[in-house]
Amino acid sequence: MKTLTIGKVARGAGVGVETVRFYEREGLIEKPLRKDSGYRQYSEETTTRILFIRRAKELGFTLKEINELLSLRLDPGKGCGDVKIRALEKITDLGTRIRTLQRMKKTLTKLTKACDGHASVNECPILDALDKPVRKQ
Amino acid sequence: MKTLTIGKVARGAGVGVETVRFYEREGLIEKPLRKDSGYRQYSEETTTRILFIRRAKELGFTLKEINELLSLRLDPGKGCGDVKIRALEKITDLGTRIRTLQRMKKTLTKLTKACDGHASVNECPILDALDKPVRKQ
DNA sequence: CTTGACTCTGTAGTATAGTACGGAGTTTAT
DNA sequence: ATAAACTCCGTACTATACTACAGAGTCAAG
Repeated sequence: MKTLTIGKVARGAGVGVETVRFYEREGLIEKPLRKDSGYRQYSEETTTRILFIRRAKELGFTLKEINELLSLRLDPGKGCGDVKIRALEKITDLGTRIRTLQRMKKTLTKLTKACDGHASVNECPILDALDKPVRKQ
Repeated sequence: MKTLTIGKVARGAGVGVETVRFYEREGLIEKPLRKDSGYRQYSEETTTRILFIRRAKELGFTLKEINELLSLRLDPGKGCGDVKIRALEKITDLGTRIRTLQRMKKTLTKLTKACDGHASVNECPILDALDKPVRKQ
């Protein structure tokens, strides 16, 4: 079976070599076999694993959460209920974050509408609003 | 004029003493006068300033951006056009972040709907999707 | 056989926004 | 006067996710 150097794995997964080593330190990928020289020897699987990590990151999971997701896979007798639970929790989390950002955006939009951009900074409605409590929506 | 100790300012603004010192180091609040003992002496203004910072943070500005916002105030002859520009940029930024999170949420929602939560982890649609490229929406 | 590209380790730095701590000195209330 | 509470400084640590670097060794192509 052909083995890959760390550089090839990194290129294959579209990350830097340092990132691969970082993922190893963090326990996200297995510690690979080594050649006599100490060079890491990877299988193609490692590239797949790193791509998994990147995709999970794109869905909003943190590395810690991804690590847990990967652990769940280790017991093949297990059902994927836990995976679904984590996905649902992440959906809730994303919803919360979206609403927070939407609230910010709404407030800021209102403030910019009140500001013609020509007043002195002394009476800028945006800066003024920051000097007083932000109205709760 | 009555002066405040760092603890009073911190309590007044609802932050920790360490945060006040941190803001000073970061240049977000002025270096205060000192008593002979070295104790910092603040005016009420500092509390107001810290509340400004917290509110701006609630609107999504980073400390760096808040620092810039505060600098804009320094020149009273200046108009608030720059403030408005920064607010509009932040609105755009918030919009981008909201859309990113919404895309994540949508994908994850689709995946959880495909998952009954009872299959083996080997054939979990969620984990499977992470092993293959995520479909672009 | 040489040269350039690659890899090794360990440590440190980046950005963001604080939080904690030790050991000393100061202030305030009783 | 004494104890509790507060403040000082500098450094280090938290979390997240990398990124960079030095100095040494290794590998592959020509």
